[in-house]
Amino acid sequence: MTWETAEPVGAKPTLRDVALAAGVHLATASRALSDAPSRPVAPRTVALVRQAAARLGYVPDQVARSLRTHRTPAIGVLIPDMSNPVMPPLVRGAEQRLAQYGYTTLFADTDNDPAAETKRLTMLLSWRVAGLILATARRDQPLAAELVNSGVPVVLMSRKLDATPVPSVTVDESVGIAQALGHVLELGHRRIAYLGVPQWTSAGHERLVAFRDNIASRGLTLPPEFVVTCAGYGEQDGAAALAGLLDRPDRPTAVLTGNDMMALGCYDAIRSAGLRCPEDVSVVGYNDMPLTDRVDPPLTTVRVPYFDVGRQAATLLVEKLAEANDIDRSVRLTPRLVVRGSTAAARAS
Amino acid sequence: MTWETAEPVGAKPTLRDVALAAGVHLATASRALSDAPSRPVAPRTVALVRQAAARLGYVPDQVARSLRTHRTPAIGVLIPDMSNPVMPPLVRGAEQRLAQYGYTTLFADTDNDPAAETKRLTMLLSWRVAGLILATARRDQPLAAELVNSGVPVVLMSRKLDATPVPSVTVDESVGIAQALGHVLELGHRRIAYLGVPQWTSAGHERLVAFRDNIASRGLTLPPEFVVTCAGYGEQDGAAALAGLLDRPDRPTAVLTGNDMMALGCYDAIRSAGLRCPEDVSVVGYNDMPLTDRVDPPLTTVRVPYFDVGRQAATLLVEKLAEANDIDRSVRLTPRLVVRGSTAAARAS
DNA sequence: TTGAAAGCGGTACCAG
DNA sequence: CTGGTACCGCTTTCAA
Repeated sequence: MTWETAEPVGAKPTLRDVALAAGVHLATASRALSDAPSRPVAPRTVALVRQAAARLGYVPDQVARSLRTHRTPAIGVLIPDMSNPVMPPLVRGAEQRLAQYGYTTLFADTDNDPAAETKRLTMLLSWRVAGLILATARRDQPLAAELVNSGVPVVLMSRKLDATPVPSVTVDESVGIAQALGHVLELGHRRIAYLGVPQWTSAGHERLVAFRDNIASRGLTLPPEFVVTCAGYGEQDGAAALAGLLDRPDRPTAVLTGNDMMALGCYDAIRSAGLRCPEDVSVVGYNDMPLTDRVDPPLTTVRVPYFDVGRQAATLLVEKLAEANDIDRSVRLTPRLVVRGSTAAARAS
Repeated sequence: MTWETAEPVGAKPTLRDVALAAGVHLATASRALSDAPSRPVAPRTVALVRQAAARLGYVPDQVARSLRTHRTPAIGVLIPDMSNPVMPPLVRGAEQRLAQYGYTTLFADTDNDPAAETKRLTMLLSWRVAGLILATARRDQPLAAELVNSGVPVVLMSRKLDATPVPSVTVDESVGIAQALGHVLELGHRRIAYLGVPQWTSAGHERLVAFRDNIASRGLTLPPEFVVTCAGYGEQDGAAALAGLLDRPDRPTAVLTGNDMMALGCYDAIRSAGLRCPEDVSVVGYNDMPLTDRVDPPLTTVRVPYFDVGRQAATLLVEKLAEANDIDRSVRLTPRLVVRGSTAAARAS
């Protein structure tokens, strides 16, 4: 490929130029360049045109093509915040699969701001994207549902809605929680706390609910204060929440958290209380973000296959687009507990 | 905003619909909706049209608009690998600024594969993007230079070319290295090793060169083996490189690395050699990626303002686009050493 | 198998 | 200030 045309800067060769150079009609050139096998074009003509196109460095104008065909090979991807460590693999997985199918990814980071989200969405829609992948959906957000009603194919990535069934690729949080809980129970812990992330996302909510259900179904009981919903996603939120619990005489000997950052906050709270992890308090994180194996102590956590979630989300959308029918399938992947050094057997109490 | 039109799914209202609804001519509707202040339109007409547009949920078709105006408010952003921890802030910064100026970000992750890069690039070019931000440039890569010649405005993000001066936003690596080196020298270290990342990127290269220059300009000498270029960017690469050095009787007492992952690899090598960090060997990383403050020991490293680099890259490109002239300005930001626990005073030797 | 021509949804120029 | 109209680059139907 070469962009070193001798023509004036910015003057990209058009199909007309190619046709002229090949000595054929515009329409013929179009057909010759088309991949559709049903086009009746003489092989010699095809060769001629293709050659001319290559020589001129012709790149078809997707804008013109889209206008004419009403089909735009572009997918909008909405991300709440790229600095959240679970997002990069999600985006990477989605973009890779989309590109593989010839789609361009229109990327937008909403910075967790609903107003920004609306603006970005309008922008994407103005491009007449073929579909949308949303990693921004909140449980109660009507936005995604509205989009679906408007006819734009939408797939939710790593999130779901409470009320409306929108195709999604998520993770079976109950499996992750069951494994995490099973692990600390096996280690002999009985006073177990759960520090949930904020509950606007389905993932965070499902984790907390799964914890409650698991506790109940195993016939265990816990002080109600042991299940807490934090105000934010950060280390401080986890630290603050756990600090309140460590003061109690019946303090928890193990704590499960809704994400890894909060788990690291627990490390701080434990240290501040003059205790140690895992000797005094075991900690289990969630997500298995990078470097959790390097912190001190290495974090036991639930590994979530985010790259696959992204890839599957793209796959699902591409399928919907291709089959043109309303397959409202959803996909659910399975997380897996990774045991490291932040959990240990409960002391004889 | 609402997408709940009563019309058949997929039938987005067009400007003609708006004009009809407002009882004005198509061209008038266009003018009324235009932001250009020079348009002579009666205020009442504007109100009428805007109202009709809102009622119908009209979103202008960017594709049609672009075709007509030859101006596409879209910028392609090429990333080598989103799972590299320096990339998310870069992308986030760029996208935020671009959106602020009304540009849509066309995102592509090339997976560090030149073939994929070419394909993705063609895809972006077919969209007639107004400009390109490349975080993929290698020092010798003619690709970026070709692009510039072809007339597409290009800005390099966090990278530069050896031969061709392309506008870029980078970091003054010599400052980072000088600070890191100054720090360990002050701590009394004299046998200092440098483990460089692969040298295809300007950043990695400049760091290594800066180290050599700094050593020389301070009148120090080092065994030539103390400056090594690793084969990859990973922990293993750093570990392997340092392991070879720790065997020597004159083993280094401090090591600077080209990135944080390699620094963590050094931790492993030091441990394997039966030594300790920082007591026996001090380690300085580069980038200050997330959680480096949480590893054991907390990593002393050079903090690079990647979010700003991304934002400035977008700013630079937007300026080029607006001023329409060939400002070939480049921007250079300054990194800053963050001292943590992986460096300590050299022992009396 | 190829040429001719319509038209996608806007913008911008020109006339009124 | 508003209406009429050419046209951006390409695909596609219809004739030749």
